[in-house]
Amino acid sequence: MHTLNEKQIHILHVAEKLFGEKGFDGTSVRNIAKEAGINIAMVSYYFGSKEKMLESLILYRSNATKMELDTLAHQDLSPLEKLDKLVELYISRVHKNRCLYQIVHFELANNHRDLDFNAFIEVKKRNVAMVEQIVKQGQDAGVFRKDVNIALIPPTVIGLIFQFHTNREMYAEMFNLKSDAAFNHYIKNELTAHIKQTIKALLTHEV
Amino acid sequence: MHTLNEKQIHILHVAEKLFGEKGFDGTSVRNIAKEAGINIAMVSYYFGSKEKMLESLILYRSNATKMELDTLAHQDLSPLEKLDKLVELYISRVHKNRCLYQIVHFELANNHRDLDFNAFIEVKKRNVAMVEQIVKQGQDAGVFRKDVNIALIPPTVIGLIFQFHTNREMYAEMFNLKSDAAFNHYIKNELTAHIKQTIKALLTHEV
DNA sequence: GTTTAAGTTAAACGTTTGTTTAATTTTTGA
DNA sequence: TCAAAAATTAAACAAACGTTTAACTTAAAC
Repeated sequence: MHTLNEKQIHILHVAEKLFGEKGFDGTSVRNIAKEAGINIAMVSYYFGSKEKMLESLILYRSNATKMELDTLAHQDLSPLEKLDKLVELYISRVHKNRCLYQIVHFELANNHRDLDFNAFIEVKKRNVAMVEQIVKQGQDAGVFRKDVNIALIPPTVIGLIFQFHTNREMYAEMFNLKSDAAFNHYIKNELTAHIKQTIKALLTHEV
Repeated sequence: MHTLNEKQIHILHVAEKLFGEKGFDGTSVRNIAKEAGINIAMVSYYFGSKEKMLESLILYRSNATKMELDTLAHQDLSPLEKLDKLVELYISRVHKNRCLYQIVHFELANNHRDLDFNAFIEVKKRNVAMVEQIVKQGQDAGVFRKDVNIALIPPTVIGLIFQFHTNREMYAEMFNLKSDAAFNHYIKNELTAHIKQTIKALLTHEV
């Protein structure tokens, strides 16, 4: 995909929101056009088709996340500090891009459409590689245990964040989080703390 | 919903498979009818509508899971043994019902359709209540730590299992799991062990 | 200022969607 | 055995789908 102009990005943002809310099949080109204030023909004109528009969206978001990961990778921190930072990055990324994740995870699970997810999967792999590098650093330094399945740490973290967002209504009730602010506050504090605690316990067996 | 006859259950099984594969909006009543070998009018005749059919499916599966949980609850085991058994139950349930979970989680995240998820949410709440009871038992016995957010343990477990299934293709490549058998074997051993290890580390800080 | 390209539009295209109808067959109960 | 109920069918319904067309307007280039 070539570089996107402002109007294309605006359309992608609208599409992302609607896809996340109602799914790819549940969102019509007319929905997107109306919400974005454009003519329905513009989708085909700019992106070729509805499916190719989704591919453009995946590429657009994946590139942004890849850059965020790279900046973190070059920071000078201890292994545990770096893992904590990574957890915070995961949480903010899932929160910011939860619409896209919702779409992609759904489409990934049902690979019946032949969409190009490579950009997204590359980011996931970079995630895993980065955690592996950090943990091995900690193991070499003698602060981390060695009998841990490192590759399963990222999905442990991301999985929980996802469960929390997916079952938002239930947890909002359970923890008495009535407003958006209260919900986000819980994520930023309790949920983040729990994840960091879990990782630390798994890797060090001490708090 | 009244009791279901054999034909209704057959239709639900077909619908579950297709919904899980292609999503609710991605599956047409004609798809279901063809795959189930029935006339399209039978869906409306038996269930009222496509949406009500999904509600019947949710109720049908939720009741089965509820019963499984109840049998486990009454077994005489130590707190840690019970948690291990619960992890195994989660893993088998998600594996067996992954199509339904796929549908429900997607529809839960996008509450734009007014579906009745109560049966499903009740099971989730029972999950949490059960874990809370077990952990408190262990805390009273002095084997479990007390500074743990118990309610976040079930979504930690279920979230990971889900991530693993959703990103199946990536993990199959990463762990070199070419066949279905190899993939299932990895879940039954490595993944299960990792989850048990994580929970034990979080609650006891020793292995 | 004129020509070429890019952007934008309303309308129409053929399919497919979920649901309903009315006719017909099968099963049930007395 | 026969009438009532349940099950099943093909056909039709209006509505919505993604995409394309051809006419039109705006912007860019020389």
